Amino acid sequence: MKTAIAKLAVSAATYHIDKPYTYLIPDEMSDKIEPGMRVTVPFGRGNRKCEAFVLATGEADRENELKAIEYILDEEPVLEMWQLKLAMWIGARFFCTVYEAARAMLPVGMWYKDGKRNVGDKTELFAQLDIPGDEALTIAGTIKKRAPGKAAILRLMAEIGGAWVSEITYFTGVGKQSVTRLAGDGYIKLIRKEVFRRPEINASKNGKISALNSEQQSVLNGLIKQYSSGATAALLYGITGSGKTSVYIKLIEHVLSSGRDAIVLVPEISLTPQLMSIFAANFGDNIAVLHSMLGIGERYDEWKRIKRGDVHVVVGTRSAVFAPVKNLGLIILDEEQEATYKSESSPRYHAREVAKYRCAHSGAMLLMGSATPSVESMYNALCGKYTLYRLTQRFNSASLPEVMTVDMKEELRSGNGGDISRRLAREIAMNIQNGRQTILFLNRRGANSLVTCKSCGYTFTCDRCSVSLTYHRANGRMMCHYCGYSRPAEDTCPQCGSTLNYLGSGTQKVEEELHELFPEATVIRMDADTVSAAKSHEKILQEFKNKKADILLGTQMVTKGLDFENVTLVGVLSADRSLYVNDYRARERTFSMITQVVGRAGRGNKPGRALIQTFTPDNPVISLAARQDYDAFYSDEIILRQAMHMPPFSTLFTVTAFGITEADVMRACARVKAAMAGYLSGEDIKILGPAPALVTKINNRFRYRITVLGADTKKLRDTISHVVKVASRDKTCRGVAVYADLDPVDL
DNA sequence: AGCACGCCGACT
DNA sequence: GTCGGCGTGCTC
Repeated sequence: MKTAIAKLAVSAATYHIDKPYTYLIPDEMSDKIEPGMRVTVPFGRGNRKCEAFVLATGEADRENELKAIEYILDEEPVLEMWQLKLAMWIGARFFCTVYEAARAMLPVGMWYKDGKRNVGDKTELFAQLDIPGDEALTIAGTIKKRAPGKAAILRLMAEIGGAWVSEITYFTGVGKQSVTRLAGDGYIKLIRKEVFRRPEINASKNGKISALNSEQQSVLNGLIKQYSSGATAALLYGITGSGKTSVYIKLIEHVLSSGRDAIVLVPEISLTPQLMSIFAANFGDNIAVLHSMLGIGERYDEWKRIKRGDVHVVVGTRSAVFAPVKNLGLIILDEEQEATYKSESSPRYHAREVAKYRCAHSGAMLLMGSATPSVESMYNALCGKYTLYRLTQRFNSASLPEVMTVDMKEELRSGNGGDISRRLAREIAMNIQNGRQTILFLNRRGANSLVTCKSCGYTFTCDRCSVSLTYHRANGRMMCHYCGYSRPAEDTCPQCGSTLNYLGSGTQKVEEELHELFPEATVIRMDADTVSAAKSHEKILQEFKNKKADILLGTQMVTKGLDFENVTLVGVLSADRSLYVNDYRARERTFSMITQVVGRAGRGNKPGRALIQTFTPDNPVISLAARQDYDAFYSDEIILRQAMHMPPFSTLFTVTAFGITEADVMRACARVKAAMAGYLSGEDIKILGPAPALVTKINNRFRYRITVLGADTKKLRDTISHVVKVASRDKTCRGVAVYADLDPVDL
């Protein structure tokens, strides 16, 4: 006797017990249930009710005592076959459960459908004429005197046939009850129809892309040729202001004309309002947007429009890589080096990796674009894994800004202990006098944990890892976050003997300094504090654009996509602060940040200037960023990476343990390391740590971490997965949770 | 992680 | 005697 069974990805299954669970399909469900639907099932000893995705259905010999599926939650599959397969791939690659991965592919709105927080489909009344149009006009004539309102509605309906009730009342000025009465008369009928909530995008008026310059055109020709010849990946390296967006738009137009769909991924939608409006101007209603600033209902509706095939271009942040377009032809990953493409909570996927997977499986093209490509992507391009395209000319032949560096050690020696050098102050004053605007970028990455000598620029580094040590107030020591090396903190600089500086400055402090220096000038501050309060990011920028202020002072937010004609001066404060954090990507990130912010100056026809303030002007990363010399930066960096066995010459995995008791957490890490070393003895693999994670204590829980560097083999991934599973069963480290990650952004 | 089962001490 | 402490093991 055969019975119908289903393989499920169950929500209650944690990582270490995750696998497809087999459940019985009750007879009455057997013709309804399909892979990709969600169901509820009893799970565990207590048979607690939980959700699950149907991965597959089938038949089996009467299995011994299987539990049965309780309810089916969907009328039709919410995930397609390729998405279920992708979920399994993500589970294996990014160390999470299949359920977690599958869940990430659906808009949040899907999860509250039959709870109190019902999102569901938004419906409204739609009115349709139920009699011939000319008859309606006749009736309108006869009732005109008695019921002018009803007559007006009939005339409108005769003209257009059908309309939303809300539209009818709006255009005729007649109350809703007249519409219902007409329905009662039998002249019109009312239908409950689904409406779509659409997020607003302001299409920019001059955003329509017309002609490309010759360089852009030849890049486009190459991309089109590559697109036509089949699936592959390409890297578009175009300096700031070279017009990558124009190339994207033209390429998407080509993809659409070939009958396929495109997904455009951007690092953060709020940082790229200008890009968004250009897309809206070029594709109008044919785009859907997916990002975190949308309401739940909006997100859900955009997702449905995509799923139905109503739109063929999707623009969105990280999770938009899962957008269920019908016939994928192209994924564009703009600013591909950005850390926001990596998810920092489970499922810890990288949008670039998922995009690669999707493209490879649907014969689509992956185009990564950047002014400062990540070292691993450029490496892949130079090895021939991606085709490399370059845009070297600034649009409208605008010249790159003239860049100067100011040595802040000198500044300090000559008595200026502030954050604004006298040179920068002079430049700002001149700019204000000329009615021009200034952007000041305060680099806050790395914050205050870095120990530097203000007079000689000395920083403490780890001899074994060549990364900087960070100061830990908890134990008064400086520690390396890769290998765990530590030494006591010192008061004086070992190089020059002067007092060490353990603190940095914030935007508020700089703002005060600016007010003292330029009492007349208006300053707009843009950081997490000012943006989250009442004023949105966009509003602040709009104010600045309308020349309501002389100076825009901000953090990371000011580095992206701003395009203001009147900005002719950019100042980078504390350029090196992000350089000496203990992360192998610190140099790359600092270079990218400085290059981008410097590119903000002189975007119009007025020439721009940029001034970089640094304590270590001789650091090649600073001087190369000042020269905007990516190629030189890359060739330096790739040598370093190779010497340190860092990516792309190896793959970096981490295993993190966290819990209340520090000793238990450290013990768990030590056991993980020992187990791993046992399994992998003889392999060419480096296991570092245990070392404190970047943010060592969150919510009173200590976090320690093992770092593994090696070739990305199945054996290594399986071993990591295995040790994580074993560790979470370990009775000697109760209260300690363990998870693994692939190349996390913040160590 | 969450839940039941079971084997110990404290208490009506 | 029995109520409840948490240590142990399993999850279709």
